[in-house]
Amino acid sequence: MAKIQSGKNVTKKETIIQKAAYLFKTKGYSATSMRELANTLGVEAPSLYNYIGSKSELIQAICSKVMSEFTINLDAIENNSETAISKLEAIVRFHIQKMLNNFDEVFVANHEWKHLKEPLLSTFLNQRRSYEKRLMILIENGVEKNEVRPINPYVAVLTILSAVRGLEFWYGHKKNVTQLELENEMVNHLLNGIIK
Amino acid sequence: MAKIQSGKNVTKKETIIQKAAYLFKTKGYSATSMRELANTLGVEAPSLYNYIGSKSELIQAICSKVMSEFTINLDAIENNSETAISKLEAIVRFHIQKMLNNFDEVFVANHEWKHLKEPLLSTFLNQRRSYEKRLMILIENGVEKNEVRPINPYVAVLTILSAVRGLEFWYGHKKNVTQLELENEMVNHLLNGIIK
DNA sequence: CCTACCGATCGGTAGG
DNA sequence: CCTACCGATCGGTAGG
Repeated sequence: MAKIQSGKNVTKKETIIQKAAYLFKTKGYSATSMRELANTLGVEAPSLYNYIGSKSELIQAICSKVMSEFTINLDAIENNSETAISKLEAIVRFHIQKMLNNFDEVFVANHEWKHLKEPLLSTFLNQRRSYEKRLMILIENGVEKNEVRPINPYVAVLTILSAVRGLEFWYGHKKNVTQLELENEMVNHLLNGIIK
Repeated sequence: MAKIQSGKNVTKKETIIQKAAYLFKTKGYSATSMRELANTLGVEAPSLYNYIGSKSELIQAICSKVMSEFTINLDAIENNSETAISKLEAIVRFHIQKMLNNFDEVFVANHEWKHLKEPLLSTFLNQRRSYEKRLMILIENGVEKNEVRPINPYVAVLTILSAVRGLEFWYGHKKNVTQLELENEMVNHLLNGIIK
């Protein structure tokens, strides 16, 4: 009779979610079976249902956790930083750090959200749209205060978020660049461009 | 007895692949069943197998088509453009155009390649790495010729490709910006930055 | 192009 | 935490 291992301060449910994030990232949500998840944890599939309600609940937990972490960070940055550029820089750095430190979960939230069931799918998309909207306002403020060139705020937000998200290709790469250098390079590129 | 509709110059197999690209984009490869694909085309599932060999063949066709189109374009740009910056600009514009004009296929190649079977998975990943490598060399040349600030070529390639790929969020959006304006904004952002 | 059907696998439940 | 098992659905084949 095997048992699900879980460290201190981590419930078995959280352990299951963690493993699920890894598998969803690697194989995709639909291609990951509950049997495979169970075997990875060293138990039989039905045993999982003592801790969780359904497969769908797993991706739901992952997506809403990631979303709330980004939102909470944005709350803090909006209040603490001074210039629009310094706020943008702080946001880019947070995205990079989150991407590298919580890779599986962020990846799954980015790629597999479409498998959320209503009404959670709508909630997720609304939160994401609201997050983008707040970034747009931040850029608009920068333009007004003459810190930022007169650009289309939506295109700029899209460009920045997408570039940062692209670190999923970086992850696992041979690193002749430290995380700090990576942050600096990317912040620099997105804010200053590359033309000499 | 229904029939698969296909226009002139388009085989039924191509029609099937097109619809498959739409469904794979919308629901993901694993969550798309051959029955659903068949019904979308107005036939029963077994009828598809008169034109294709397997479900796997569909995603294979999509991914390899997209990959070869990008490679062919890069061949042309490497030979025709002059400065490193003008080459980069042409590449960014091509990516944007491809993304907007062949959205389903490009999206699927970007998101669902992991469901390719070996040895095609390896082939795909090798081609992608080779494409990135060529872009890195292009940037390195730009640095040498003093056109481009001394940046890490890989981070720059990652930033540019990821930003452009993020147009998948743009697609279908209400467009108070034309495609040309979008191209110009994004090229400008990625090459010149946003700081005034 | 269809009907009929295959073995495999899915998410999940019953009951202990 | 397990065994035993459910109905549903999967990709694909046989045969016409």
